[in-house]
Formats: sequence, C-alpha cells, structure tokens
Amino acid sequence: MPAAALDLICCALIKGRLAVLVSDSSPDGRSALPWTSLPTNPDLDAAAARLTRAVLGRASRWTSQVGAFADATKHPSGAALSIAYVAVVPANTTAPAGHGWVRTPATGLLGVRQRTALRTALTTLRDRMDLEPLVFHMLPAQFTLSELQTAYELLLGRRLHKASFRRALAGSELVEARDEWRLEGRGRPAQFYRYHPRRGRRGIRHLPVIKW
Amino acid sequence: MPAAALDLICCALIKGRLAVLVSDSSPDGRSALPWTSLPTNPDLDAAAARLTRAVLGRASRWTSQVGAFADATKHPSGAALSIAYVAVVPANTTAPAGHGWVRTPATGLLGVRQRTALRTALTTLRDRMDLEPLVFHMLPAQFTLSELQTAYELLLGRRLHKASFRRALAGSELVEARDEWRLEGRGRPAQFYRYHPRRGRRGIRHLPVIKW
DNA sequence: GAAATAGTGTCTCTTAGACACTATTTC
DNA sequence: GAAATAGTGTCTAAGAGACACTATTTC
Repeated sequence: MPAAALDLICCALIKGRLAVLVSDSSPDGRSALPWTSLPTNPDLDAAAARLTRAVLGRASRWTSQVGAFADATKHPSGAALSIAYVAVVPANTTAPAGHGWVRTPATGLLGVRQRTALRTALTTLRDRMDLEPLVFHMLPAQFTLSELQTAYELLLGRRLHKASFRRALAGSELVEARDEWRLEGRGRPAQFYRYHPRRGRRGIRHLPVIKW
Repeated sequence: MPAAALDLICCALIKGRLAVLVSDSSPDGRSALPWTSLPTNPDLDAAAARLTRAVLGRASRWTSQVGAFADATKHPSGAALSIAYVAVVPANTTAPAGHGWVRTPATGLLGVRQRTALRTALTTLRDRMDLEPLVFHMLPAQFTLSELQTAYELLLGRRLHKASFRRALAGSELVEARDEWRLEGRGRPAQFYRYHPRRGRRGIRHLPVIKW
C-alpha cells in the first residue's frame, strides 16, 4: 500500500506574471510545493481545502484536482504517490510567512515530480478556463477590461486582439460595467467591471475569443 | 496510508453507441470496471498498461489518466483511493471473456465511485480529442468520413453539419483518401480514408468543426 | 423507379482580426 | 503638446450552417 501525499499548486497573477506558491528554499536551493500527508481514509477535496486554509489562511474560490503522480523520483514527504490539486487566488495576494511566489515555469526550483505536477496544473488551468469562471477568481471583485485581457493572455500563453476581445466579451454577457473608474496611472482612466454572468444561460463559455 | 487501486475505463464505439467495458454482473446485478491493486511503489502509467493488456490481451493505442477518486463509498477492492485511467480501442472490438460492453452512461450498473470516474473519463475524452488523435484510435485503420463524423458526434454528444465537417476536415489535412471504397450496404459506396496528419505542423487541432 | 447513402456547390450571416481612429488622462 | 492608456467604428476575409443539389448503389 503506497503512502500518499497531497500537493498544492496555488497560482496567482503576481506583478503581471503567472506565479506559483512555494516554500522558502532550503540551503541547497531547492523549494517544494505546499503538501500534506493523506490519512488512511482520505477525502481528497476536503484535504486539499484544509491544506489551502493552513497555508494561505483562507479558502481558494476555485480548486481542481490535477491528477495522481508517481515515479521513481522522491516526493519531499517520501510518499510513493502524490495527488496534486491546483487552486487560484486573486492577483498580487501576499505570500504567507515561509513562502514565496515564483514565476512559472519554476524550472530547477522544484523536484522532478512536483515540476511535472506543476506543468500539468497549468494545462488544467488553460483547459478549464473556458467553462469555468476561474479567470475571475484570479482577479479582484472589480477589474478593468485591460486587466481581464491580461489575465486571459497569461493563462493562455498568447496575445489576444483588443477589439475582438471586447466585442466578444460584450456578446458573452459575462461582465457588467460599474460606475467607477480606475484613476491611478498615466493614461485615460479605465472603467471597472465585475463578473456578473447573465442568469438562465446554460453552459456559459468563458473563452469568447479564440483562434485556430 | 491508504490502499490504492487502479480502475480502467475502456471505451469503444459499439454498434453505433459509446460503450464502456465492465465485468459480467454478479447475481446482485452490479458490475465493476476492470481494476487492479497498486503495489507499494507504483508506476501508474505502467500499471494501467499492464491492466489493459491483462484484460484485453493487447495494449490500447491511447490512454490517459483521469484522476484520483476517494470518498465514503467503497471500491470493489476495498481500497480507500482509486486512480482511474481511460483507454480507447477500435470500434466493435469483441469483449474479452467475463466482460461485456455497456452503453454509457452505465447508470445503476456501477458503484458510486466508479460511476463518478466514468463520468469524468468521458469528459476527459471530449476535452482531449481536440489536441490528440484519440478519435482515430477508436476507428479501424481505414474508415469512411461518415464513420469518422459519427465517432466525433458520439464523443461530443451532439450532431455535426456534414458539409461543414468535410470542408473543415479537408482544410485540416488530418486524413488522406485511399483508393478503396466500402461496398457493403445500401447506398452509394463510401471512400475509405486513413489518419495521415500533415507533417511539420505543430499543435495539430483535431476538432476542425466547432460551434459556440 | 424508389429508397438509401455519399458527396458537393453556392449563398448567407456571423465574426475574428486588422487598421485606424477618438477619448481622456499625466507629464 | 507629447506620451500613455482606454475604448470604438469599419472593413475584410474566413468559415459555419443552411439548402439544394448530384452521384452511385440496392431493392
């Protein structure tokens, strides 16, 4: 019977980059994802939620299992089997004590198995953002359309066309304009929006702009 | 340390329907997915491949992990943790001894946990068919465009437009026409095609037709 | 000829992407 | 006014979907 651990891949947009939360590196320069050992009769989702609370001090508003990982390499806990979960938190959340944000991909910083889990987790984010509002959970409750577009671009890993993005977004009825404007910064103030999907629509798509 | 089992969700197109392989039902009317217990130091992909060979007598040409499942309900093996894998085999493959094909969703036939795994597996198939040639591994080496379209429709769970499907397929350079025709059946003979993606293209999309 | 299945040509309407513009702020 | 950022109007090319058709078989 393999001992099993649960790894948490906590993602956020930090300073305009996609970053993942890792524990402060040990003297050998290696870091690790936050993890916990699984009990004999685990409830995986609950264990992931508990770990998230323990690390961040609060729950994530979007979490998903990434998969199970096992290979010849070692998990920090020594467990033969790792179950990875991915969670997202709002942009520029401050890292809890003993942890830090690292830009993805965190090459060379993590062990082989956790690096694989991270890579898979980022793919999971890309794949899921279409049907689930996870992008919006990576932004504050109020955001500008430029911020939203940047979030999409960082998760998708490619640039989007501004006019097309806004046109399709308007048609999708995912967001609602607020009567407030962002005043900081150089140029013209940007209007704030909030996530407010039109009710009664089934299977809402969250990727209004796509090209292939 | 939880005991872990590996479940196999083996899918095929059987008599024009999407079906999953289950063991023959016991006297109480319940069936189970093929499964195996995991050793202390498992290699998950290898274990899934071994189980596939043991059940089918041959390897699947496309396999993917679905995820880890654990809840209050019981796995047939008694394991607290299940890792599910999905595999596909060509259409109308005959079921091995002691097993049978069941149309999805196999409601009421499986236990709660395996039913959840099956549902997730079918979603995995839908999500992956875009970037991977898994549809083609569910067909014989030669197939007609009508068969291919039906395969897409069964996996996607919706009808596709014939003219659009063929137009987009031609543009995708995924298949190559053969100089052979299917002669059985009533109407005009259909030309055979084979999967032959144009080389040098990166990130080939396998869902040339889509609407949203 | 009727029925069944395969396969195609054309039209329309939608829309992604390009381009070029206007709008409003700070410096 | 220049620079920076936000936001929009219009054109075009591509393509999905509709429709109607042709093609080739069995009965």
